Amino acid sequence: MQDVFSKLGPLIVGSRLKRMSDYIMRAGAEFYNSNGVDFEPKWFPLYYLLSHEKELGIMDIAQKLNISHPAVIQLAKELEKEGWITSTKSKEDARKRLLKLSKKGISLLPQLQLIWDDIHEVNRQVVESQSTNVLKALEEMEAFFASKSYTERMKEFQESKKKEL
Amino acid sequence: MQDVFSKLGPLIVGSRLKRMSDYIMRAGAEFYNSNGVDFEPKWFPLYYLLSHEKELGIMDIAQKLNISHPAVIQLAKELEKEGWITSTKSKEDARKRLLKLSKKGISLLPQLQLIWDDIHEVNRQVVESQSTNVLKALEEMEAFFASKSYTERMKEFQESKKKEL
DNA sequence: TATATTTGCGTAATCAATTACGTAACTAAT
DNA sequence: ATTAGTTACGTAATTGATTACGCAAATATA
Repeated sequence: MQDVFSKLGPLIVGSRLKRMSDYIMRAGAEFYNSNGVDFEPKWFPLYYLLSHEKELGIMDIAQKLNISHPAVIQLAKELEKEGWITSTKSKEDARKRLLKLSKKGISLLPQLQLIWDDIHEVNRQVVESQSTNVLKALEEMEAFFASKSYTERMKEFQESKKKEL
Repeated sequence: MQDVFSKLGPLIVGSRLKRMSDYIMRAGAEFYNSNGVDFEPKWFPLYYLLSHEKELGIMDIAQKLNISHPAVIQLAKELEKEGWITSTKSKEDARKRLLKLSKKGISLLPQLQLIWDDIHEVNRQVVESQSTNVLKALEEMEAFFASKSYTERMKEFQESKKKEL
């Protein structure tokens, strides 16, 4: 079964991880809800970041979370609509729009903290139960292709086959 | 860093794996192309399956590939448009539409085989270089939540905290 | 100082997959 | 033989992310 990836390619991996991610998101949403909090799991990374960093521009956030800047804009739009964050134009740099938690957003923190503890515990259980860790695998893959691209590696292998003839 | 998953949640993992998957897809597309073959990486699982199984219904395929049936329909539409597969109504069951490789599709096989060898080799290199394997990690996670759901685990932890008071 | 380049942001279009829903055909039960 | 339930498929809408593009502001260069 080790071979499934190399046989079936990344399509399967991609769609399966998406489903796993959706599953956890749904469960998370349900959990926030049953605890009476209006919060969505996908908001967590941005919210959590802002709870630590007072205020940040869109691009800074995108970089820190390693997602595209339109993704940040989208999440910010939702969080702002719910009133958890606010945005202000930067005084130093008129191009920048700074995001930070609103008062309402800050007042939510303690409740979220309790919920995060539970989520964190379950996530800890997963990681502990795993002999392999998804994120570590990903990081290794990224490093692997950073050092030499997929395309290069394929070409090299093709060349080496030609030489053997 | 082991903690990134449990801290940041699956959002990050999901989007990063998607990007990795996209990266490999793009490289694959390029490679098919530079070898003069009109074939897309995302077609591989369906095409490969059909190359082994003569003919299959939509739902059978969805199940075997572990993707949704609309996804199969979409891929089939594309492959049919390119002429690599054909579809026929089943005689035994009028609800079923059976997919199979066309003659043109079969004649493509040898060329693809060569390309797959190269791709396979690079994939093998990745897997070998990894101390952890993405797919294995995924399978473990699926098993973990199959035995007891995320929601259940969270509730249990909550309960156990209450008792401690 | 004027011009060229880079940076930050926003919108639009696209992508690959999903869920939801409807219809037709088959199967089982009375 | 009807009726109820299930299965197979197709279409539409949604999701969550991306890339592409354009504008405005800041920075660097001549």
